[in-house]
Amino acid sequence: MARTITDDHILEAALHVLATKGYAGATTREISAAAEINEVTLFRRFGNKKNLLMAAVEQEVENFQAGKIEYTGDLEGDLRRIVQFYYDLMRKRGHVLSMLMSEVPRQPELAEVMQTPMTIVQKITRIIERYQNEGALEKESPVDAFVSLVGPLFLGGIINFLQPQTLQSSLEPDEMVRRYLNGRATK
Amino acid sequence: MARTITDDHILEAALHVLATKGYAGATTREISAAAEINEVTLFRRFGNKKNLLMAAVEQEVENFQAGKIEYTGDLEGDLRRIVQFYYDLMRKRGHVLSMLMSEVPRQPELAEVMQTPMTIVQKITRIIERYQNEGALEKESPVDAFVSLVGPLFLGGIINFLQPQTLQSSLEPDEMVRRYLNGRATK
DNA sequence: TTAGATTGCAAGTACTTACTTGCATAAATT
DNA sequence: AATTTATGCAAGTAAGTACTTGCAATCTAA
Repeated sequence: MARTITDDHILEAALHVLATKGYAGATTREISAAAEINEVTLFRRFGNKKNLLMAAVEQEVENFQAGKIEYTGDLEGDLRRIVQFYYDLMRKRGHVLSMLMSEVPRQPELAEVMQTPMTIVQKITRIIERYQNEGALEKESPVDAFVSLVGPLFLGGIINFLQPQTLQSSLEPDEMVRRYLNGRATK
Repeated sequence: MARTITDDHILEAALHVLATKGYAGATTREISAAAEINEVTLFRRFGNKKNLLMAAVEQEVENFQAGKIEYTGDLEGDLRRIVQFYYDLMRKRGHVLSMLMSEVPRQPELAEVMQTPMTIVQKITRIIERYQNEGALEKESPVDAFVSLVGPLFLGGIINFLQPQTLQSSLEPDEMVRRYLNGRATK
């Protein structure tokens, strides 16, 4: 018979368990339960746990597409699109992102997979550098300029995750760009 | 005989293994090896793995002391001390911090321990709020103002950890405060 | 020096994990 | 209708885990 269970279905379940339980905590038993299939099917399809998890992460990372991000000459608009990209990413895949960032050092094979997201970072730093060279942005390390732009989103996401009650971050892309360019001191 | 092995010595080893391998990966065998003691000693002292790891984290978190941080009326100076505090924290305990942030959701008992660091955050947001009310800082959610101030340090630390070769963040507290207040647009 | 407490060592228990094997069943292809 | 192929189920293996127990060696305080 042809396959009645799609790889996508399995990988989706695997990624979900991986994001919530971490690499070590993502047991094949739990993944099979989440996908509502037999545990043996996982091994027949993917061979071993490592292959399965890597396939799940690879598929997910492919979707981190920063299509709209490029140099247009409109500094504020470009920055807004960059921030909006990471804003959406944190909303939709925040738990995957933070899982990746904490697991990569322990799971060397994940490092390869991270190259795709890192390509996006490099692309953005090049855009920032161009605006610096034009004189629209103050000169500084482009990597520093990048983490200054989107770093708040990451910490905000983590804090919201840790303390859903009292402390809540509610950053808005437009405001972020405005303050990134003009600062917070009253004039 | 009195103890020849101090609790401190054990907790130090436990924290190191915990920070590098994560909660699940921090096996009692590995901790005992790192402390160069017998595995049984761990259980005789701390009862079980959970108690041991919690004690290690608690002791570490006690040291997150933000003594110098308070309202002085000097906005730039206060911001500098806040940034410097997290700058040092990332340098010295960055791996512990990122381990904590990723493990807390999975290990509910860690949530209690996180209250100490969160107290510091609350203290800082109150200082920021006061400067906002004075009119020295633009009004915005104090939590957002906080994550905007120190968020770049966290993302920078993570990126440096993930990609030690190409992309490197080298933020400096003084510059961070300057740009936090005045922005990056050329005037 | 003696007595009590602390440690190391060897062995073992109960549990979980990744992964395998054999067989029966069900579904799609031919 | 017959054959191929994917799946479920039951059972089992080997390894690692947290944790326990008993005993002998060792060190400190008295």
